[in-house]
Amino acid sequence: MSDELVSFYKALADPNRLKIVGLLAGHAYSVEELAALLKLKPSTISHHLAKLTQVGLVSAKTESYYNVYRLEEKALEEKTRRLLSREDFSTAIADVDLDTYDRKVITDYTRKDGSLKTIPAQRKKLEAILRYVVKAFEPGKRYSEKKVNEILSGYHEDTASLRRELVGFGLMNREGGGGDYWRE
Amino acid sequence: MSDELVSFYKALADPNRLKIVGLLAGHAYSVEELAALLKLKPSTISHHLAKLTQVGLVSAKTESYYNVYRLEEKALEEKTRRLLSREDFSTAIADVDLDTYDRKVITDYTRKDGSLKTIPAQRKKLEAILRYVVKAFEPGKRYSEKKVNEILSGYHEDTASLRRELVGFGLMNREGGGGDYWRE
DNA sequence: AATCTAATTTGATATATATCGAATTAGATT
DNA sequence: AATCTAATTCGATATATATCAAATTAGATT
Repeated sequence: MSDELVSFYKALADPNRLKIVGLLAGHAYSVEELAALLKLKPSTISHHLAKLTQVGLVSAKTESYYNVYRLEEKALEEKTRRLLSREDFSTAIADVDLDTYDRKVITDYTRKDGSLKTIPAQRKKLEAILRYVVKAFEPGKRYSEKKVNEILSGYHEDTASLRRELVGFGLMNREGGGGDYWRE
Repeated sequence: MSDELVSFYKALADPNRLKIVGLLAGHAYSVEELAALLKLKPSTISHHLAKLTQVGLVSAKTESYYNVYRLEEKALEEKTRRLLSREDFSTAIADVDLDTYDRKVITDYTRKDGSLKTIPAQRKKLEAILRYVVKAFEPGKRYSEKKVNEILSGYHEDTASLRRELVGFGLMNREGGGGDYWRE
């Protein structure tokens, strides 16, 4: 859930809430005092304090008539420390499918039978297509050039280009002159 | 200006922008790739990248057809470090007038001539009024009880209460039994 | 020069939210 | 118990902004 992380930043993404945090860093204040200091209505201050409370940045203590809020120093420190270590950003991409780009390119360039409509001219797209084509070869196994061409012909008639690019991008290897090909 | 600080948090206060930062922490991506990964339109990605660029979190480099964005590691680190040290929060309250609360209470409780309509019953308000009244005394100078009453009578007829509260809150001092009063 | 392609900008729209005033609630004081 | 006070909640409104589609721009390739 990166929701928690987003909420944390949202809580601080408002000038008046930043001022509240800054004031509470000095000492505790009641809602009424904060309202006077920031020239806002108590209901608005309540709204802001609710958001800050939600992410654990402040907490309230009832004191006679007043609700006195104070800064949760340790929570603030722990959050900023995690920010610094950057571990939070990795959790943010937990649900991102990293193969989406390749898949989109493959959809654009292949027919229902899996063969290529054309060979992409652009580097990034060509790379995505080659990563797709190379899966037809078994890792570690050695193939003769003739066998390579036979397999590639299932994708596109220009087998020479495909073969050359596969080697050029390091997806396939070739031994010496005229030797076998293999995928690592 | 806390505007810069607010912008920084706003830049991170969106789930998709957090994902972009997380992805760029891995390696650089083009707008098109990010659009495919996050399943958003390129124009939306541009919008987000503009915000991130504005606060210096990412930067772009044109590469053939593509605009490749990368994370500005040092900027991120410097910002989070300042955040941790908390110096930014003090700057956020630079333009907050810390006496606003007292002034509000004073306006509510005084007449045009500066005298008190009533003596506040609530602690916080009483304190604000006493801070106001005590200014009538010169710091360091010693006053007899009679002189103190004379000065306080300009504020309220119940000079005994005012005198007692001033001492109670530590705003005035009294020496021994029946001695002089002074403000530090 | 002419043409492509990705990126950006612009305009429109829908959602989120900061603010206030009014009504309500929770607690304390009398 | 009755009353008072600060805080919160609710309803309404105005502003901000995330998103997309369409138009434009900037660069590279031919």
